[in-house]
Amino acid sequence: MTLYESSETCSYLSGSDAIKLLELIHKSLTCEMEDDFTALFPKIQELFPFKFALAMLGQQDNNGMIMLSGANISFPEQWLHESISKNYLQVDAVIKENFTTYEVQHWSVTRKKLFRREDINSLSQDFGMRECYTHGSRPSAGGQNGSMFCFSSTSMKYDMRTVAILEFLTPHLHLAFSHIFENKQAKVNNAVLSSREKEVLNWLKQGKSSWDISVILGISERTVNFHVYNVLQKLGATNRPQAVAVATRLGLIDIG
Amino acid sequence: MTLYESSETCSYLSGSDAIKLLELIHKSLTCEMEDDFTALFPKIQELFPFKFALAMLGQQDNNGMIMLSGANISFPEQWLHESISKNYLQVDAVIKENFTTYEVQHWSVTRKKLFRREDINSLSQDFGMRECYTHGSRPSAGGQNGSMFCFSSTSMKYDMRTVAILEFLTPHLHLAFSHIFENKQAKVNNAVLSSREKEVLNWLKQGKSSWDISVILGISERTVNFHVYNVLQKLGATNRPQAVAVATRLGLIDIG
DNA sequence: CACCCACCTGTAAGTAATGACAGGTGATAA
DNA sequence: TTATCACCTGTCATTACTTACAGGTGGGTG
Repeated sequence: MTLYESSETCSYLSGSDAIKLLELIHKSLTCEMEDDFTALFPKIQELFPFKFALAMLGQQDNNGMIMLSGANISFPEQWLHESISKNYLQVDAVIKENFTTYEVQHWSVTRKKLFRREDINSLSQDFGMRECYTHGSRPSAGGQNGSMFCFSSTSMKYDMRTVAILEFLTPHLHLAFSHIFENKQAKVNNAVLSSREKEVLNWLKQGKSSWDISVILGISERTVNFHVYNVLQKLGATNRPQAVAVATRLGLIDIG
Repeated sequence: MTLYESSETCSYLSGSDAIKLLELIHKSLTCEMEDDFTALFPKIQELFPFKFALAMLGQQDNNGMIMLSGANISFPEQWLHESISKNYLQVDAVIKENFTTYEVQHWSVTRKKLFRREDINSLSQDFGMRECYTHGSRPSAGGQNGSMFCFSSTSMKYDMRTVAILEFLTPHLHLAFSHIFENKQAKVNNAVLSSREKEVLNWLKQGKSSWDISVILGISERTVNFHVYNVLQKLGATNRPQAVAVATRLGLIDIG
C-alpha cells in the first residue's frame, strides 16, 4: 500500500500547508498557458524550499519514455543543455524510476536504494543541485502521457511532510501541464490546414460525400476532391477514414 | 470578480477544513465507478451538514440543458420521481441559474434575487428540503458537459465558509463525475460492436483498405466489407469516415 | 514585378466502397 | 430442437474516391 491510499498522509501537513495546497490546486485548474503554470512555483516555494524546478511530459514507447515537452521553471540552462547533449535524461536512473513507479523520490534515497551509494553526478553538484525531490503522474484516462516534476536545491532533507505535499499536489500539476501541452499542440497543428480544408474535413466527419459538400459549400465537386487530396497529403493519410482519425487525434476537428 | 479569483476565499476555511478538502480532492482523482463517487459524500458531510445530495451532468443544447446522467446520492426517490414527472428539472429557475452562471447558489438567496420572495415549492418542503446549496462546473476543455451538485437539508444557513468549501471542491466533483459518466458510456457503447467489427474499425482508422484488412485478418475482402457494412448500420454512419468519427466519439476505438 | 499560396475548375483512368442479391458454419441459449 | 448471433463467403451494379494530367484568379510579400 502506497502513501496514496493511506489516510494518515495528511497528518504530516499543517492547516496552513493544506490551505496553501488548496489554493495551488485551485489555481492549477485554470492554467491555460505555460506562464500560468510557471506562476504556480513561487507558491510551491512557500510550502517547501527549493532553488530549481523542472517539469517534463513523456510518452510511453516500445523502447522507453519519449520526452514530449519540458518546462524549465528555474533549472540552469547549462545543466539542461549538458544533460540533454550527454543523453542523461534517457539513461538517468531516477527518471527511469519515476516513469516506472511514479512515486515520490528523493535523490539520495533512490540512489542508495538502486546503487547502494549516495553520491550524485558531478554535473549536478557543479550547479549546486546536491539534492532533489522528483514526483510524477502516470498516464491515465483522458491523457496518455506521464509526467515528472523535479525540485532541486543544495540541501533538502527527506521528510514526510514534503512527500505528503508532493503526493497531494503532483496529480494536479500533471493535469495542468498535460492540458497546457495539448493546448499548445492543438495550436501548432491548427496551422497545418487551411480554413477551407478544415471546413471540408468537418463535413467529411459528418458522413458527407464529395458531392454533398460541393452543394453545401457552393463549389464544384472537383474542388472538394482537390481540398480532400491536399488534406490527405498534409496529414500523411492514405484515405478519408484515416484523415478523420488523424485530424481528431491532432485536435484539428471537434470530437462532437 | 467572483470569489473564484479572490485570494481571500480560503480565509473562511480552517486548517482542518482544508485538510478534509485536500483528502476529498485526492480521493476524487481515483473515482472510477459511481460507488467511489458516492463514497465521497459522507466525507463532505464532515465539512458541512446536509441530509440530501444529488449530482447531475448535462449537455448544452440549442434549447437548453439536456440531462445526461444523474447520481442520486441521498435524495428521496419520490421527490426525484415527482420532479421529473412534473418536469421541474427542466423549468426550475435554480437549475437554469446554475447552468448559466455556474456560481454557488443558496436557494433562498437565489429565489429572493430572481423572484423577490423566498418561499420554496411545496414539494421540496414536504420532504424536509427547506434549504439547498447548489454548485456546478461549466463545460471545459476535455469535457463538453456541465454539472450541478445539490446539497439540501431542513435548514442551512448561508455562510461564506460553505461557499468557499463548494468553490474549492466542486470542480473536482465535476471532473470525477464526468470521468465516471464517460467510463459508463464507453462501457455501454463497447457492447454495441462485435470484437471483429472493432478490429476492422481499428484498421480502417489506420488508413487500410478493405483488401489490406482482408490480408491482415486472413479473411476475404467480401467479409471485411460485410463487417464494415454492419459497423455503418450499428453506428448510424453513412460511410467510413463518419464511422471512424462516431466510433472515436463513443470511445469505441483508441484515439492514438 | 515575380513569387507563393489559398482557392478554384476541368478531364480521365483506375481503384475502392456501397448496398443489394444469395448463401454456409459453429457456438450458445431458450 | 429451434433460434439467434457472430462470423464467414460469393456476385454484381452503382456510386464514390484517388490521383494523375491540365489550367485560372486574387491577395499578399520580398
